[in-house]
Amino acid sequence: MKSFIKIMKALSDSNRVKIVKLLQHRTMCVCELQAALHIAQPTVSKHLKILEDAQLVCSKKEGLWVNYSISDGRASPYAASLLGNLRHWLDDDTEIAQLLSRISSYDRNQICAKN
Amino acid sequence: MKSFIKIMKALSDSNRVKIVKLLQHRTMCVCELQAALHIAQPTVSKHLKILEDAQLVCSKKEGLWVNYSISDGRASPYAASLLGNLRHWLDDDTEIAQLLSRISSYDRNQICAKN
DNA sequence: TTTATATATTCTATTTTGGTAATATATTAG
DNA sequence: CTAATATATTACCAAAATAGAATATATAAA
Repeated sequence: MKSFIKIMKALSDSNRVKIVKLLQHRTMCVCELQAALHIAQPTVSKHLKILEDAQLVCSKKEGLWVNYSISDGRASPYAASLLGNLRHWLDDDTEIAQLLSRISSYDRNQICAKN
Repeated sequence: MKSFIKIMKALSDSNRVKIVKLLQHRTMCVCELQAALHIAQPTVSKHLKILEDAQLVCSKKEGLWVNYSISDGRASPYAASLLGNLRHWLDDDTEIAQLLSRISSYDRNQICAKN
């Protein structure tokens, strides 16, 4: 029950759902997600921690960046099922559609200080 | 997005998940759910309102009682899908299994003042 | 080593949530 | 009508969640 509730809570916040939908299109780093969502960097990190604790997302440090991606659902059948549904759910939502249409503009090379 | 979040929030509380699992076995009234969950009557009513607002549950007043049941998923594909999954999800959870095994003892005729 | 930078953590303010007691409402019985 | 009763609503509190500013950490570059 606890892991189920953790997953449902993780997907009960619109910013976290947006993060999942974005990551289902490609791996992204914190600053890219921050640019997409227009929220403060620590807020993004906190949301990512909640999603990672729920096994919906996983991270891999690469140099100065941390790349976040959707977890393969092997850890939890609940996570796997919901992630599967979210691959198409909400695609017709105005906000989501706009976010996804602009995904190529959330580019670490344009956003972050270096490069 | 709003209706999706509402459904996820509704299923982010263990007492509400228990209510759903119980109602998937049979229609129940407030006092029966109260007996099953060991929480105060207004708390049960509040949880039921949240579930009903999310279109996961529906109610029908019959005399002094209000009978709650699982909604046919026609109103929301998100609700329909999650309710479908919950028909088998969590069946091996200790608490849920115990609740369901005792479902016949949550009987309004034994619990409520009259009859 | 020193500086710059991407991310995480801590601290704090605000809002939301889950719970109950007290009360209101609605229906039935007498 | 009045009394009893199942449920809903209100008022309130404590705990949890969300957000961001300030700060710490870790890695890369010079």
